[in-house]
Amino acid sequence: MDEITTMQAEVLRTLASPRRLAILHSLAGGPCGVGQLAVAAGASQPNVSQHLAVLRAAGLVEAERDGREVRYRLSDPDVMVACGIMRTVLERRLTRLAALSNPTSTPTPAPQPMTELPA
Amino acid sequence: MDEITTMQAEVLRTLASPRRLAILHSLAGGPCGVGQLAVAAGASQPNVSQHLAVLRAAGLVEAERDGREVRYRLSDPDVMVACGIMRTVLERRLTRLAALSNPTSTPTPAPQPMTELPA
DNA sequence: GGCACTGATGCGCACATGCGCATGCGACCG
DNA sequence: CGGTCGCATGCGCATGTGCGCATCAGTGCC
Repeated sequence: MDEITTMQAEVLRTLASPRRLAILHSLAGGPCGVGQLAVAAGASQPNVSQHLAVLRAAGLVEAERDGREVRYRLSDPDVMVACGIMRTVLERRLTRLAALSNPTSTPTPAPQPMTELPA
Repeated sequence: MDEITTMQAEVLRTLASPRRLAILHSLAGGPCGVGQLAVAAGASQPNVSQHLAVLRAAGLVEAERDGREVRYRLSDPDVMVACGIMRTVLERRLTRLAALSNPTSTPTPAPQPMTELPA
């Protein structure tokens, strides 16, 4: 059982929440304050704040005061790349299931698996 | 809150376990029986069996009887690609932390971020 | 058929997690 | 300096999870 494996599990556990994924997805569109994130995620402000604390503890986001707001931003976009790959896998799985239940409609809808990752 | 986001969170939650990651890592080296996986993961057989059930429920592995053994295999290698990216991110983070605490030793050890994903 | 082996399942406990809710803390404004 | 806004924190509850342990189920061998 590797040391990195433990860290990886911790990061994955941090990511394993629809709310946190939504927050990160919003954050992928640029830095943002807590209130807007709460609106975008459809959750209460304290809830989002707690999730952000968790994400921050895991090193996935970073915070910085800007006036009376606190602007959060992704600390490592490559994590979102990995999430994108998983998303692609899931979409492919859904497509395959749909094709199994209804073979006439979607033969090969060209998934476009986003091959490159940024520097 | 997307539908895929929920599925993604579920998959991530399934991955968010050092034991399961170790099992998947072993499985990445080829199909395997439960006993060997248990030895490789350093866990008991019932424990590994339960984890395999969880992984199977999440669609990450598939099982097939072969004689009196049950051979498990990865059902989608791309998931491991995503895990590899996260691993790379974590290694880079560790490297950066090490460089911060001891700048003389590891300047730029060429991380090799595995840019392509298989078809 | 009996037996050994491989894997799966049920059970119970300790523990962590997510959420709502109320509240505390810091920063701008008038 | 009081008010208000933006965010963080503490608390309590319900829920989920991982693990060990014992046990059950399927398969092949003699």
